[in-house]
Amino acid sequence: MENKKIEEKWQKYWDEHESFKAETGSDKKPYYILVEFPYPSGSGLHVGHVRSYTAQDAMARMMRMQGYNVLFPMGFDAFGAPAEQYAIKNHIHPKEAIAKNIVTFKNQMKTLGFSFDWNREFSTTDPEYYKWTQWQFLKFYEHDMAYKATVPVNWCPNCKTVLSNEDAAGGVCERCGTQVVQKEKSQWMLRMSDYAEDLLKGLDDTNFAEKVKLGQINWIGKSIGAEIIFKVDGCNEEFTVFTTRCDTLFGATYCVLAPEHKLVDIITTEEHKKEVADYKHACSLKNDLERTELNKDKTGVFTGAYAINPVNNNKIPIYISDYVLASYGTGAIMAVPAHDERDYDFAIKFNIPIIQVLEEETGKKANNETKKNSIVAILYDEKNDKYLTINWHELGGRLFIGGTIKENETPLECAKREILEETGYENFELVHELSKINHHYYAYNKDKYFNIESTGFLFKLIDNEKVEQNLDEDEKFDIEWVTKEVIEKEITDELHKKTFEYAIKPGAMVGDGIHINSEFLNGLNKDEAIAKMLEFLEENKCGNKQVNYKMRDWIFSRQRFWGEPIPMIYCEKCGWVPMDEKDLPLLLPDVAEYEPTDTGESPLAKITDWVNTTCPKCGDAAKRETDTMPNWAGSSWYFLRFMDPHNTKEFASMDALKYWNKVDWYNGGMEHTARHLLYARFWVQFLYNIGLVPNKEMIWTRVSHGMVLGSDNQKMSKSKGNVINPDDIVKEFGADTLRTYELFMGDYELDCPWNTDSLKGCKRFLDKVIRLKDKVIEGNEYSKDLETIINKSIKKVEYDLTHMGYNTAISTLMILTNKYEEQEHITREDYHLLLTLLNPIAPHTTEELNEELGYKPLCETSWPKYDEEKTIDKEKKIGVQVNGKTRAAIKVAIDEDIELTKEKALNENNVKKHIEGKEIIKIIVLPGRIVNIVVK
RNA sequence: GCCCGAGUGGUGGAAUGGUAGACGCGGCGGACUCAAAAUCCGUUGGUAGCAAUACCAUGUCGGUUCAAGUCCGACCUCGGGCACCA
Repeated sequence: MENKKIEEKWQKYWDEHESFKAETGSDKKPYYILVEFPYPSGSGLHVGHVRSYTAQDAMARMMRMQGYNVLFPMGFDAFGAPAEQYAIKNHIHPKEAIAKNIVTFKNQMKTLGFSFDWNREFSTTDPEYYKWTQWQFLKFYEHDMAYKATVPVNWCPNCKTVLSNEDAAGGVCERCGTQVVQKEKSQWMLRMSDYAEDLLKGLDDTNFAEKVKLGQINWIGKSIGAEIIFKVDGCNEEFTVFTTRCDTLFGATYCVLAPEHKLVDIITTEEHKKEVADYKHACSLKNDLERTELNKDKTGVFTGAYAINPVNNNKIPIYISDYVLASYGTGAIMAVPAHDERDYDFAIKFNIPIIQVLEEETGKKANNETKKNSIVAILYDEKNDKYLTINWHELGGRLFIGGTIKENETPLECAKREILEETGYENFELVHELSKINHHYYAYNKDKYFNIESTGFLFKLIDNEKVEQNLDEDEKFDIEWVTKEVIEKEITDELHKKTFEYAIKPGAMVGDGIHINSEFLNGLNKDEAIAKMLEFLEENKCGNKQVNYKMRDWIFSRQRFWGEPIPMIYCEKCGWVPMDEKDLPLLLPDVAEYEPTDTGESPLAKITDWVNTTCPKCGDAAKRETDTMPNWAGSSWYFLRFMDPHNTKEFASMDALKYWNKVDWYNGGMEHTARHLLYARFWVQFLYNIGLVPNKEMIWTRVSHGMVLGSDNQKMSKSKGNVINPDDIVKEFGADTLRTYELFMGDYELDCPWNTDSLKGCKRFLDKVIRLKDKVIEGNEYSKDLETIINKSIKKVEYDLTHMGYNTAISTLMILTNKYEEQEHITREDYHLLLTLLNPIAPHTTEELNEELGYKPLCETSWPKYDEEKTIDKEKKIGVQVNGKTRAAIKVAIDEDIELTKEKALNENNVKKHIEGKEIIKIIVLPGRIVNIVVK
């Protein structure tokens, strides 16, 4: 068969017969399958697009045959930076470049036979479409969901342009490599953070894959905690901090304000003014990346002011540091170095006291415990990189030096005394005192349960001078210097193990434990203490429970040309005035220059004819907003437009929206499951709240696919030279071969490398299917011998095509084909069945063969039904195990008597061999599945 | 650092807790051919053995179970996302 001719023939047929047209309002059950629309770049369709489009296409084709009214649309997401860059370089209007690319994309999609309903196609750059994007922006504005705010942006001083975070990756301008700085700019914002809780709750009304839900949850970043008010000592000021660990308030030893915090200049004392000003200035020069990635080392300065800890009235110093972000929480924190890593680092660097208020708990709690205080001392010999241990042999294994604190003795004195007594070493110095641990244990020699508060110490050996050990008779142990590895292997006591962990990696204890040094919280664990502290704060009016979200408002302005113009007008007299709805769309002007201006404004700012207008409110001269919308805007509601794409009165009618109800199945890349999906859900929820869409969530299932990698297992890229062009493959092997291979290559949800050899195997498979036609004889029923495998295959393919098991659907069809091949003859109906099942995957070849057979086109026939009874094998080979090891296989009939199966199993020679001379304890028989004989 | 995901033959990958390696690629041997391509037949996890078969084998180490690639715990490696979010 000649691929090209057949492919074109059927593509033409589908086009002319509008075979895939979705009918809004049809009586058939609607089903909406959506695959992310592409950005029509100059390089054409990627084999990755082909994989996901083919997968959804197969599903759509099958479901149509099953009688669904399937909406499977396609369009183009064509605003954005690449087209603009291309325009700047070549002085072509992006509109023209995009139009050309769309033609290429569409042709490519057609040659692959995707069953999109092309009647519904649009591009986000069509004025008929972006008119409604602008209209929706006006709705946001009308409902006070859009506002102007001054926010810092990435600024390249060389290019004089604002950069997106992506373009400023690594802190340098992507284009010229200049250091990016932060600059304040007035931007349009959408109040997305108001929707944080609804976006979180809404997930319950979706069927998103679990990992997708998690991505959304993480992005929203809800944290429950408390706000606590700190008064500033000696003046009337106060500030509020946010914390998730109000239980550690007794351990707060300082506070930090973000450098941008309003109070900083007010509370800074005279002698610290210069230092603080200098620090603030230095921070303003840093961009986000320097403040985070490049600069984990803590910096900061003291303001000279003190805050009052509301729980104990302690005076604690107030610092400013850029590790506290102005944009999260209240822009101020209480610092608890003992129980927060960042605070710990800062406290160590600035020599601020560390107060432990939580003890980690080890061992098992028991009743009737006797309390005592003790120490664990670790002595380290730097020269030999070894630690001093005591080997109690069978009496207690290997431990460090330990002991009980005597009356009138500090823990440190106790530790020093124990080292001297037990080992004789006398010259050593303290390195660290470690966090206290609350340990439970049972002492066999005393038959008593103990609960001890253990203080750990790390000492460094100075020299080997020793005195005579002062030992009791019954103390039988050896003193041994050992390496870290030996300790990790041989010290099993929980307390000593934990102490060693603290010793080699000092830091904050951030886990749960038992509160100490915390008055009314002492003895409580973390959750209990949080609850109790919240009570205290509220009673004393110095704090309350508070929820915070990482998600911020959406910065909606771009200083770009190629985007939807924001339909707002600035009037000196009236301020920001929205455009009149009837004047939409506000078209992008035709110009020849797309370079941003020197001031970082959009290129639109230079087009005075366009910018200058009149105020819709007072009629005076006014200016248009020259910023445009982000790329995310158009893609936040395109799936709604597909439901009613030609509506000129509304973005989509409520009737159409209600008919289709939701996107039933939405497939896209993992990279879009966080942001795009969140923006789209936010947009929809807003439309729902103002009564314009029927559901709060308009997307039911969201799934994602893996990437198609180059044959070198690397992401395909021109520079790596590993790019596969789908056109070449179609030309050489045919569209159906490419389609089959892309689905067969591997697990659809995982990345998979390209392999042209494997592709050839798929061609072989299709050729085999074609050759089968020579075996066809008359017959309107399935061959008797093939009934079971046919029914099984229908069931399996049907399941797999709706559960992303595309590769196993194809392997099922390969097995069926191989089975057919073994036959002398197959009936016309056998063959028709195979062609029907294969049709969603390889539509051209199967349509052609089907036509030769004399049937009406497959796209107009219905999906075969299977008979559950006939999917079950009458006879099956099952394994026989002895003690879980497979020793033989037997054939069993369906519904065979268990006793008979047992007998057969026991009669197998190899089974006999393995049970010979042994006692049979039991025989497990799962009919039709397994026999396991347990012997002793 | 945190959150996901993944580790199975030479290779892409299959396996509702039940004969691990389906299906495909590649390899090897053979048929057809003057030859090649295409096609067909056989074989193909490792070790030992003529064979029957035995042992080993799903990243590592433990555990649960009659039975673990699959469930639980600890860890290692790779990929992705987030990253001073208090």
